[in-house]
Amino acid sequence: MLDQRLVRENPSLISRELGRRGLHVDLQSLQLIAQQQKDLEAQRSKLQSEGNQIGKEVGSQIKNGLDPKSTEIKALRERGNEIKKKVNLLEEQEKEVSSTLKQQLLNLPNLPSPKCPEGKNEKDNQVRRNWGNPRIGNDLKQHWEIADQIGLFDTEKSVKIAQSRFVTLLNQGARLERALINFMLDLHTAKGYKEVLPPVLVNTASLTGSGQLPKFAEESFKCADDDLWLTPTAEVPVTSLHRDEIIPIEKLPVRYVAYSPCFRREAGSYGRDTRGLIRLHQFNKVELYWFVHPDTSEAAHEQITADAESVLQSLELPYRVLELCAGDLGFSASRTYDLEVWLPGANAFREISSCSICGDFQARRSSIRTKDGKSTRLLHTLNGSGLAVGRTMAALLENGQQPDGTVLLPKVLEPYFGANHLHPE
RNA sequence: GGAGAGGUGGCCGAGUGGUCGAAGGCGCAGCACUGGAAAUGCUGUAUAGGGGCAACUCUAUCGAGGGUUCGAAUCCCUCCCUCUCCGCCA
Repeated sequence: MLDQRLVRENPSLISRELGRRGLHVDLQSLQLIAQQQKDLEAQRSKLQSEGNQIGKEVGSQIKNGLDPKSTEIKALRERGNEIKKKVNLLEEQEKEVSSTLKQQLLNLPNLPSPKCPEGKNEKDNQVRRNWGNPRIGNDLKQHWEIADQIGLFDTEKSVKIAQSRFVTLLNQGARLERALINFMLDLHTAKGYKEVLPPVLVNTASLTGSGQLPKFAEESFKCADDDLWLTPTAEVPVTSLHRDEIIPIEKLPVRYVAYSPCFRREAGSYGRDTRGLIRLHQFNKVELYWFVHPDTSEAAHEQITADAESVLQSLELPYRVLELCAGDLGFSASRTYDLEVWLPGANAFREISSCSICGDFQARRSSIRTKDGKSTRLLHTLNGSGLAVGRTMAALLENGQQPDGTVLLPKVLEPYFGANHLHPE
């Protein structure tokens, strides 16, 4: 959420910065509402102050032995009633104005960082660096073809159990998924991340706090009879881990690594990536999340990205780092690095991690602050996938495929998986 | 699902209509004492919004919302949540 004060005092800045996202909003009317809200509040509190005085006066007069039925006190009471009526009226108006304001603010995305490059869409994203040597060849298979041969998962059975866009992992596939989750968690906890296994059903407040609601309700699965949703990413519960809290400055940065299944409706992506492990309604992800002091968030962004990259490096998977342009940023992000892994079968890079700095955007929505000496201020939050597990498996299959139908696995997985390759059953 | 108890500051806990943002304690910070520390003593210690250069000041907040009243943590109504016991259950 954006700062109301900024809306009042510098709407043209907001206008300009949201424009970089390709969003054109009428900031003038919003500013008017914000100003109105402030004015109403000032008026109301002045009246309330007067009313409080009268209340005190009556109290002390009665204490001093004045008859409660005396004309003096009657007059004060009448005055008090008058004020109350006015206050009620103002409160009504104020409530309306501030709920409109809040509604509008909750629907506005974060401002892009000054460092975020200009651009309209994904075509304008910039490659920052490459790692590893992409494997290229004509006879390389796509991951679902390899998986089929080996018998790693069954999509038809998943339709019977649930719907399309679900996967049921079997045998070596199930074991590999489990191995990857454990490997990633171990890698990050060894760096000092605190491990979290959060609830995957989250309430409306949590989804609002991290930015998924109110705008993206149609992207999440909702429980019919409860105020609960299936979490689209562990970022949601982890943000709310500290909602309405003040984290002492000496405890920062607080770094979490959270494994969770993730659920997304993928509304509007019919026909895209219908095969394999790339786009599913349910997938596993290991998420990195930092709560940091505002002054250190930029360095933290580089570090969280490096930590996500370290997974790909350990798994010997070639990738590139993309910086998203302003027009392609997610709702809560002010700056984002995407990691794209090389898929030799698809002959393309695919997103496998997204590392974003959200500034105080989520912290304001979730009211997460730090105490810096005497003053409390909003802290900054960052998140990054470390990594999306299903896509990691797809990358391992395509990159490790051998002519004989087996798949070689990276050395680091052997202790977790119990073998250095996959083989047809 | 049935029965009961309860939601007060960072924590514990008092407070049933009047100057209560809230006693007391714990914790924390500063000062004093000390060679240093412990103990002790004193002082301070919520958040948000508005006004002021500042000292400071106004408003709101005792789970949430509404009501009664000149005045509500305290009385009334509605809702939410937590805990305990029983039942069911991985």
